[in-house]
Amino acid sequence: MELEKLGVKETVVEKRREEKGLVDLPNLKGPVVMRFAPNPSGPLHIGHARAAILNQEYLKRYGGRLILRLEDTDPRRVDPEAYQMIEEDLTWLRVKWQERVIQSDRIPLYYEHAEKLIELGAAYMCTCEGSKFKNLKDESKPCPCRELTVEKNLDLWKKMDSMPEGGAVLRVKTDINHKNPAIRDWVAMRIVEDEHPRVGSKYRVYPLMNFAVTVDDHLLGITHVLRGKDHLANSEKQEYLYHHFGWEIPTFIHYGRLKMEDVALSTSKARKGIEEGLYTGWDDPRLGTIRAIQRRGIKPEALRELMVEIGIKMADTIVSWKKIYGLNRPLLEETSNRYFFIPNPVKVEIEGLPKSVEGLIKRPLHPDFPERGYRELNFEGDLYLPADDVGDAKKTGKPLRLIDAVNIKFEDEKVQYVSADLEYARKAGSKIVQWVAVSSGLKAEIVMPDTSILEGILEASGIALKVDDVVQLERFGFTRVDQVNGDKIRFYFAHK
RNA sequence: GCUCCGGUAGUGUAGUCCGGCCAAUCAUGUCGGCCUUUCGAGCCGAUGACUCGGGUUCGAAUCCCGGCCGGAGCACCA
Repeated sequence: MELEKLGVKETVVEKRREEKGLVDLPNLKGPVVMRFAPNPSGPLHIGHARAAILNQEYLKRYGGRLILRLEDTDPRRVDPEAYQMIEEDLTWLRVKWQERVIQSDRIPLYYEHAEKLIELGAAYMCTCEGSKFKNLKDESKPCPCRELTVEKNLDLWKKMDSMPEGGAVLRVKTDINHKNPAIRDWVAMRIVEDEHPRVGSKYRVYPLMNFAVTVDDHLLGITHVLRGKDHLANSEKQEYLYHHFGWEIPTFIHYGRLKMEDVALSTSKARKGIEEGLYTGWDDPRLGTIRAIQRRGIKPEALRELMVEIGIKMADTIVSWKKIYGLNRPLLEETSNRYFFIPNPVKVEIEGLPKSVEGLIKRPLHPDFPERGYRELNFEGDLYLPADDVGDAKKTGKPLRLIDAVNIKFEDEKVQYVSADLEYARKAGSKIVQWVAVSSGLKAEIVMPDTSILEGILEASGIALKVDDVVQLERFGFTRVDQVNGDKIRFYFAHK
């Protein structure tokens, strides 16, 4: 210790470079089979993206199959458009699945297993009122139906289809003394009279999530289940069913809740907001949907990196937009060509501008990749400049440097040409600002993340832009082209 | 209220299972400098954390107990 203080400096020990990324899955025995199982009640949001991406990342590592399973066993919570939207969102996320199953196609399968379960004496038809059962259950008391014979249960089961909604449910026997009341004798099947958007009124008896999920996970040979920790109790419920059937239990992995700063993630809240006109649609930039994020110019790779970094730990996570921007910026930086955009434009007329400096000025589409070519800007005495920069110049009295052009100054309500010399501007500590000629600018507007709209003028060469291009408006930020209407362009702001 | 889960810098993460190599990793953010005719990129630097209190131990981010804080579930939604 004393010797160390004498300054015997060790050469830097080479740090072990641990494999950065996801922790290994437990219980691996060869290839894995996983599933992504959303409820088709709307498009995917960032929370879904986590499950989808992590599943896919693990498959990439271990090999195996990903099954997309649409969980539409509640006719009341199905949006017929969601089936399509979910696939679109997954495709955008670059998540591929090898097989797709839709639970409403598999109802007879659930019936078969329900019947088998009754025969095993592991489930019973319960005709108690919900509130009555809850009271009994909360006191660890069985309801009378629990004692029914297999024959009687089978008989009621056969009749269930003709009973009124709420008339009976099929319950899975668990442990009536389980310390968590939620686990006690949960419901496997119920009656729903509503028409199902996909299968119509073909069925009146529908499985509940825990039952359908367990049957499917087994039948589909799922080895590892990734789910949020809000399903912790469900996993425990499902284990009873695995035991009843004598099935092997897949490995359940629960991850923590994911929240986005300033975003309400819930599909139902978003839907309500859309219906009330609060949001413009599923891709409203204030929402946490995949399509909203996409519209804001965020790349799927950024989300992928985010999800891999967050991983599968059980602690909750709050993701900030800055975090996403930080991951997205390097992705956009290389691919985004540069353009001049004047937010809140102020028209100025430069006096004393020599004819010799007017004309076309070439500026690279990307400063680091000159081979990509150049855009041409028409420079003249009548210009649009950003209001902020003009105001600043007037306040400080410092000259302004117009990028790749000239120096000007503001004096007594007039704008004077000073020089073309860059060194002059450097010495004067001038701001170096973008500009667009009055005679050639395009109208543009930028939709900000809070949906406010910023009007401005874009340089003429922006006419070549197409929807979905992401560009950097110099000194302003990265934006995605959302609409091109004639000579007016609408952008969505991504980030600085 | 009951049951369960979690708590490392502003944020996200590594380390926690098998205590010492952790005066704690990496990234991002923030701030400063250099560079650049973008406020982008790049380069350099700085800042900043083990929720608290006990206990076990020669030694605790790591094990045990309790508090505090946060989250989830709790009738036929997924």
